Parts: sequence; C-alpha cells; structure tokens
Amino acid sequence: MDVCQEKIIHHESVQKALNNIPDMDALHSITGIFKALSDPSRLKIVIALAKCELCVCDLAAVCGSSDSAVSHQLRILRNLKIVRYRREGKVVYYRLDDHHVSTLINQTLEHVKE
Amino acid sequence: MDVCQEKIIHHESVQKALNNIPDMDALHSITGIFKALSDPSRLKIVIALAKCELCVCDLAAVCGSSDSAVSHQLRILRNLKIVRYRREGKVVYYRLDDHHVSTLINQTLEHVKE
DNA sequence: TTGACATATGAACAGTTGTTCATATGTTTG
DNA sequence: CAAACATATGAACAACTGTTCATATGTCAA
Repeated sequence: MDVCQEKIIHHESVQKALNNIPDMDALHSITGIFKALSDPSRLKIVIALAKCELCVCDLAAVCGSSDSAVSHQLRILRNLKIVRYRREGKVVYYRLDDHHVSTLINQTLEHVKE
Repeated sequence: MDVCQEKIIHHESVQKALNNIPDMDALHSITGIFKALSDPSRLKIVIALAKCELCVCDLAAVCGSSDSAVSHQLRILRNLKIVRYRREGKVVYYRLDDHHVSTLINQTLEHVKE
C-alpha cells in the first residue's frame, strides 16, 4: 500500500487524510480560486461585483488603482471564469460568473461581521 | 462626497460598492486566509487537518514534501491562527484552530464534488 | 551525558506576482 | 475620415513566495 513513503508515524490517519485530498486537477482549480481572492485589488473587485455589475473605470475607482492595473486583474479573473463581461458601446461591464465564488464571498463577508 | 476620484461613470453604483468593501484591516485578514489556502501544500495540510489532527512527518507524507518545507508552511498557518499545535514528547500534533476556515474548507470540498 | 529522533529556523535562491508605462484595439461622435 | 474615449495588452521591474540545505532546538532513552 505505502509505496515509497518514509518516517510516517500514523499510517492509518495519513491514509484517511490522503483519501480526502482531491486529485491534482481539482486541487489546482481550488488554489486558483483562492489565489485570485488573495490579492486586495482582486478581492475588492469581486466584492464590488457581488453587489452589482460595474465597468472598468468604476472598478478602478473602487480599487483605488489605475484603469490599466484593474484591466490586468480583470483578465486574470476572466481566465479563471470568475467574471464575465458584456460590451455596451465603449463601456465594458463586468459581473460575477461563478456562483461558487458568489457564495464564497457572501459567506466571507458574513464572517467578517462577527 | 467624492473627494478625489476621476473618470467614474456610475457614481451611485461605485458608492454602493464602496460601502460594501470592508476596512483595510478586515480586507487584509481575508486576503491572508485566502493566500494561505492558495498554495497546494498548505491547502493539502488544511484539508488533511479538517479530518483529524496529524504530526509534522505525517503531514509531510500527505503533502509529498520534506519535513522542513512542511514546518515552514505550518509556521505560516500558525501565525495566521489557522492551526494550533500540542506537543506530546518529541512529536508535535497540529489541528485546525479557526472554525471559519474549517467550514470554508468543507464547503469548498463539497463544491468540488459537484 | 551522549546519541537518536522530531521539529524548527535562517540564509539563499529561483520562480512568480502586481504594478507602471507605453502603446494598441475597438467604439462613438463630429 | 479624424479625434476622443474606454479598455486591453506587452515589456520591464521590484517585491514577494516556497523550496532546499545546513544548522539549531527540544525531548527521550540508554
């Protein structure tokens, strides 16, 4: 069973723990979400979008950073399928795209109030 | 009201969003938690500890990394009050210390199964 | 005390991240 | 068409992160 591991003290507990660890793909998609939310600018963006959709320059004002910086961050959130956007003329509106993230953010904001 | 902001298109929405953004302290404690969970090794540690307490060398086996690497990561989790430990002779047992993190992890694991 | 063991820590290093600046794209108005 | 505007993107750079290696600390047993 244990193929190549050394110095384990509690084999059963380790085995139980290992059974609970998701596979590498799942693991990386989880850490990807958490990493996305671990930057203050991106967290502000996501919290803001949890309330209503906003355009890039509004988000820049919310974050207190430049349009360019926000646009870079939005690309990251886009690639992770955390936000989606729609264009209306010159203006691009972003909103949350992942309901897991929505509930995650709302729960987190609840916890902060405690 | 708006003191020093430029180029905002939707003032009301921005104002609403800003009201929903936690203060800097809360913001940093949230991003701190998310950052802690954004590394695969630390995520594995926390998922493992969500099941039962484990010692350092067991956690090293779970993570597939060295005792030293795990110990460094555990210090980070300790500083963030995410884990606590107890010593039993030579062996140090870690377990989760923050129920917010416990529920966060359990919910996340539920989401993965979907 | 000495040796073995479990864990912790410091230094150093490669790899990653988030910003800025300059420039490019796409859209509307004149 | 050109000019103005909103957003996107690439390059570059400082700052940060996670690991390894060497060494230190703390505990038990002989």
